[in-house]
Amino acid sequence: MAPADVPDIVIGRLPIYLRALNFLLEEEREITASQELADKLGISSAQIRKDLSHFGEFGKQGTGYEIKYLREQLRKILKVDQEWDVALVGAGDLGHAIAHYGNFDRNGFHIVAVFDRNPRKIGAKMGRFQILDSESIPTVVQDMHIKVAIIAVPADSAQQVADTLVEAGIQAILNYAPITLNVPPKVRVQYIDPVVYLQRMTYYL
Amino acid sequence: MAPADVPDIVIGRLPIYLRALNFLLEEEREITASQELADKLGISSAQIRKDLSHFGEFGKQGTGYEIKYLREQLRKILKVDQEWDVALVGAGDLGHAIAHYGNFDRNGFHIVAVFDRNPRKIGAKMGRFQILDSESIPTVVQDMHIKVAIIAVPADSAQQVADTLVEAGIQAILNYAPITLNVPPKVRVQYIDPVVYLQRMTYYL
DNA sequence: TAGATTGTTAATCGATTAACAATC
DNA sequence: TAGATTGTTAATCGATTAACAATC
Repeated sequence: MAPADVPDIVIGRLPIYLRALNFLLEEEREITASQELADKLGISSAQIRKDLSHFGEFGKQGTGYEIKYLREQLRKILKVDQEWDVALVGAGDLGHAIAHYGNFDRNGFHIVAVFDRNPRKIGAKMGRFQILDSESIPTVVQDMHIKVAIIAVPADSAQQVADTLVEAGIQAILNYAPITLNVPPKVRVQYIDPVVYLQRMTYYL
Repeated sequence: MAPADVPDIVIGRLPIYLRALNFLLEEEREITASQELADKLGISSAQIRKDLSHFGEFGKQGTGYEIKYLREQLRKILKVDQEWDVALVGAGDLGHAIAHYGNFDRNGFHIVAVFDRNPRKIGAKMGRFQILDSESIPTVVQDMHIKVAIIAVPADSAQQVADTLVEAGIQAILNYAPITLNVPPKVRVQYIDPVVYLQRMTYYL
């Protein structure tokens, strides 16, 4: 189910395929084809078939893919057929938006703890969460066996927060701070810096 | 200054280099080397030199790169040595966080108009912005000659918003809605779907 | 059966890296 | 000069695509 040698770039596309399948399912579609997904996603149909072939044979010649079945397979491959507890560090505007973003829960990612180091915020409520002291990250993360964290603190404290999280056992970090983090190779990091995305477009204008 | 044939993937890395240079400048450093940037960014030094060589010769053998100079060159290449007006569509939690995110202004991206279609929000204040009716997107975008937009609406209205924006002359879209947009080839789109980023990491856990 | 679409092979295309002459 | 680092070439590596036999 999880061959060790699947390229990173292939894994990166699977969530996009999954998202498209969810969309088709909502439209109560039952069958799709690599060409249809290709048209929708702006990816070649050959690439979609090749990507999927790393994990098995999910389609039927002459017919295509049963959407429900392929979706379940992708969810298993990506390990999102289970629920994940998530720690959120940073209770500013950004942390607030993240904590209220319904798509996390809807996709099995449950924020279970929100941390901040500002004494004025610690103990206060943010939506349904009581904000915890960042000092308690190690104990809370360890006790709850949390493996996934989101960093939503300013750039100048992000590396320090990352160090604490890694030390506490976090293995995947979604980093909203505009800085490249230094972490051990076993820890995965994904970056969301909207300024970087805008700068990738202005070049072409 | 802008050779037509520079690979997309190279352009994608330039903002990361720029971010690292800004960071070094704040530490009052004056000179850096491809190897130092490589260590900081987890990219090979050869790749950094090769990427830069698409645009000119910015370093000195034996010495490295003058940080201020290289930074200015990258800003020119990416066209972020100028100010950009940005339209924001969607005044929910996410739109709120985006409108208040200081890094946009700090990097020359100025949100100048915020739109929503909810009658309860239209006319209300969100921070320093008065929320405008989405119906007015065409006129406002055209009158202000806005070229860059951010979509922060739910998935089910994102495509429609994108169509309106493109029609109004928008050429670059930063899309926070969890859906692949269908736009003409001349329009650039960048995607930020945090769920996708989380799903790219759980595979490895 | 005829038509359609998969899974897979082999070829092509493109990106990364190693290495080093040039040169500061 | 000796040491260091760039810019660039050529080789390597890896990803994408075209094409088609297999098969539903």
